[in-house]
Amino acid sequence: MSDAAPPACCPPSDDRPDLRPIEGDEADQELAALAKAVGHPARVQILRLLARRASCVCGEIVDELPLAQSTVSQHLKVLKDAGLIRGEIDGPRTCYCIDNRALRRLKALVGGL
Amino acid sequence: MSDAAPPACCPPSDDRPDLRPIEGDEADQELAALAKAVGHPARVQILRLLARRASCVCGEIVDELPLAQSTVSQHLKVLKDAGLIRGEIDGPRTCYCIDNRALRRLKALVGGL
DNA sequence: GAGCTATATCGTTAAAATACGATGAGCGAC
DNA sequence: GTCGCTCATCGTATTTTAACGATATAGCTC
Repeated sequence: MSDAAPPACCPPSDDRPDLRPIEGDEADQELAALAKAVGHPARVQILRLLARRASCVCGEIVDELPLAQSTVSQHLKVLKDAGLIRGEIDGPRTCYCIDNRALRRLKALVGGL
Repeated sequence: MSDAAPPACCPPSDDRPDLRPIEGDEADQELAALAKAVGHPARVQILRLLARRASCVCGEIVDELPLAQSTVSQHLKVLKDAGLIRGEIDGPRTCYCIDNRALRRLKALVGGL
């Protein structure tokens, strides 16, 4: 149909309120895990890239970073395992986007320090 | 003089506005470094401890954590190297406190994601 | 001074992170 | 079907982190 169908891979951000506590043992673990995922320049760059292009990009990330494809893939996996991004297979490529719920959670946890 | 002189080790928080940019290459590096420092449960706990007792505690941190003294000292060093806390020698012990300027910076950087 | 306390640093070990190239799996085009 | 493209995973080497006990340093108290 359309010549440039938007992948529409990234579901709308989840706006349900997050009721989890912002302190305590579990929150500590969570904050540490999220912060650890952000704790690498390449991953910060990836997050910024994904934030800028609201829609998801895929291997374009590789072009933007001075790293090998496999390394970028690893960083994407770290971010995905932490829940900060989500990936959806879109035909031959994969489309990543920020998980706004997790990002909000991170902001809340850091804000609570 | 006084019998319980407050250590007064932690200087008042620096309230000057932070004019550094919140995005860009340097900000990325900075955010990654700060996040990396926060990216361990023990260090999150330490930050929380220091935040709760506005005044600085010292080796009490060791008592609160299930880690050896030398390990705690290492974590304190990581936080200090990242600029998130400051340590001041107070007689025979060392007094740590949160560097509010750095913490504010971290919050700003995370908020900018 | 000697002795005690509190903390930092050293040396070591084990585990995890980072990076890469090579390989494999999935999908579209032909 | 085969080819080509995109991406994930594997295998590996190097570096860094994390933990500990042991040791050194610095400052009180006597």
